[in-house]
Amino acid sequence: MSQTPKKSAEQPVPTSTDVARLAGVSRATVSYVLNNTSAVRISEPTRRRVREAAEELGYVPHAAARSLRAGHTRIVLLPTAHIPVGPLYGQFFNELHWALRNLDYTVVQYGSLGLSGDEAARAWAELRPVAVVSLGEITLTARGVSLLKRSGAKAVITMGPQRVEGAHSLVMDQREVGIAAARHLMERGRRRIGAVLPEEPGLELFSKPRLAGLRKAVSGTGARVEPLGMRYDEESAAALAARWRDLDLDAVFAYNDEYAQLLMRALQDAGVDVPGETAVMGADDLLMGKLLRPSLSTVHMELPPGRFLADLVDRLVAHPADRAENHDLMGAHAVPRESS
Amino acid sequence: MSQTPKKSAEQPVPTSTDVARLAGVSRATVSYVLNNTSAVRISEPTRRRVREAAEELGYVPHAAARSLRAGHTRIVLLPTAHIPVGPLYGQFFNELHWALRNLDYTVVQYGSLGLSGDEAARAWAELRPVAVVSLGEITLTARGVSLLKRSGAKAVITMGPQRVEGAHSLVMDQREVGIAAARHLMERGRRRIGAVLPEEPGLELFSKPRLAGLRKAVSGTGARVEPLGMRYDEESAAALAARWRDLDLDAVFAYNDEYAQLLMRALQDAGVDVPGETAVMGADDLLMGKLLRPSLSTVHMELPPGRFLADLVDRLVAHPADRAENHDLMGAHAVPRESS
DNA sequence: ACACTGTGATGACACGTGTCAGTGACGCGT
DNA sequence: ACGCGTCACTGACACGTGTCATCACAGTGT
Repeated sequence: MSQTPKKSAEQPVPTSTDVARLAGVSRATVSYVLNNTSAVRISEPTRRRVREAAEELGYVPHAAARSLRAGHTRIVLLPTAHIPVGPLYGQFFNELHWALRNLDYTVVQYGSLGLSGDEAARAWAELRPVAVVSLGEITLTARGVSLLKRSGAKAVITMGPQRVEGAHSLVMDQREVGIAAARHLMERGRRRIGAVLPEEPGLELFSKPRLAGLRKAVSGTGARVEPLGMRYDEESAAALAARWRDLDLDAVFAYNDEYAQLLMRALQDAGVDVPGETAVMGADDLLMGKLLRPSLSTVHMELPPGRFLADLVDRLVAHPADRAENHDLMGAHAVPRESS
Repeated sequence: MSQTPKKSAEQPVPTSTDVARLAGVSRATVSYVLNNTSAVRISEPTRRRVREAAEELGYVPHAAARSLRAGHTRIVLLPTAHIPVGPLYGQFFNELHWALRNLDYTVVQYGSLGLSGDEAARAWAELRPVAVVSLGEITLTARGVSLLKRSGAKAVITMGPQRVEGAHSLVMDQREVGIAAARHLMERGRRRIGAVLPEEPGLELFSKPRLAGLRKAVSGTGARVEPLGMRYDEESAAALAARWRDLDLDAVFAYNDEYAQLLMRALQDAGVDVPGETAVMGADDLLMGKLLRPSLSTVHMELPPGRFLADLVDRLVAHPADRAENHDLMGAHAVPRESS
């Protein structure tokens, strides 16, 4: 049995040494040619020979070896929410990914498996990312930020309810959503406000501060807030609607537009008039809300465009001298429609 | 000015050499202790000293160096769709991430920036991922798969319209969606079927095969299919609805549930009776569809649970001997509701 | 006194790359 | 013939880790 001539059968990918041997030059030359190093001058014929050899062998550089030698990476670490995040954040995430890739970063999703704070930071630091963009799922401490920076991170950005010492924090207080909702409902004369809390695990991160915002806005006004558990399925919504009249409420803030749609349908099916008997309010300002009848009042959040955040990363990587400036970006305002 | 005693001020993170020096042992011992290598026996006091030294210095291993030495990684590469993928796939993606992280893989999102086929494969191979799960955005060739495998990938999985030589392919033919929709509409007696094609860039990957499915199903039956461009915003939907009667259609397959909702609302606002005058059909079987009035007929796709796919990856990584078996998983069937 | 055994730890190499200092060849002016 | 500068290229080191073969040493049996 003769070996098949297919050279690419089972062999591992070649290294730059193999390329050098085939081209009849040194490995250093290969490196210079393939990286277009401008400080060293290589003759055109040699360049061609190297390129052809690399092509023929199917050479692929080894990213780990490269960044080990270089001492830094182009990795941006993006802790993955292990929560059923809504469409608004989903889109934001996608946009951020795409923008970072356009800037030639490698995006790594790294869920923190129940680790907390400093443990997570240590796990993240193993990859020596050049930047970390944390979305508040994990509350980084100043020590965690310091560790990441010492491990080579030029930019540590957090988006969350409070700012983090040493990091560039985009403060995005979900309580503002609740506050905007409550204020709007009270302006419309509602005083007995239900607050839907999703029973799906993981969403407390958003739902609890939103509830707190409601409470804060009504405190001292005589209005009251009533927490209501609900899952994102029809049965749960129907069950809640069935006991609606007993609850004696004239408004409900339904966590987000999706829960609002679900609950509003259940209420209508149960004969509860919206908005006559009960006002319904969502959050996230999805297009969908405009299509419902009645159209859905909601709270719009000022999320920065993913491109903006990607540019921020890029700027911080280029000029890490910048002292951690903190932007309080995330405003929230009510968008009144027919359902309230 | 004396230096601050805060040792963690500006210093880079220590290496295992530093830990060894502080603990008064060799670097080899440090490696053995911190990796719990069972083949070598280290006394308990030494173990403690090493662990304490590592803790005190805040030692963090260098992932790149580690995997360079080890010759393999735990990276699963997941090419990012740079397209506004619908909520169904979004959820699937999240689930897959989470499941892979639970199996201790590092998930890397790597958008292919307009690269095609083999170019993308080469870019991916630089990371030496242990597995690649491609969702059909890029059509891998047999050569690309071979390159990835030679670079150390134990598992290459594709989800797409056709199977890929050498890869473990989950065939998911979007045409089936169109076929199921058309059959259902024809059963209900509709013969003049509109087909909404999103004008957003990138969605052709899904919309074109779905259209092809429609055409295939109606061919020879005397029914006809009419492509209709539309964007995902109210103006575009209203414009389409305004000229609806001129189109002389008695049914429309609206690409997916979201476009269907948008179009159905526009049709109703324009005075077109649904389903009396025109049947409307979506796809993806979102919960939302049940909540509309009339409730939305749709096409349900049998996506495998993310956990299933993660387990498949894990199995292939453990036993790469398995010959690439190809599953044709993705069935599609109509879910009749009131709108058709 | 000597061989043997098991324990606990170590020196040295390899992984694949980027880059600095250095080297030989060659042309040119004196 | 000699010095000098430029060009094109190379040898060797470093990055941080895992692991194999080896070694010092104490304990034990003859």
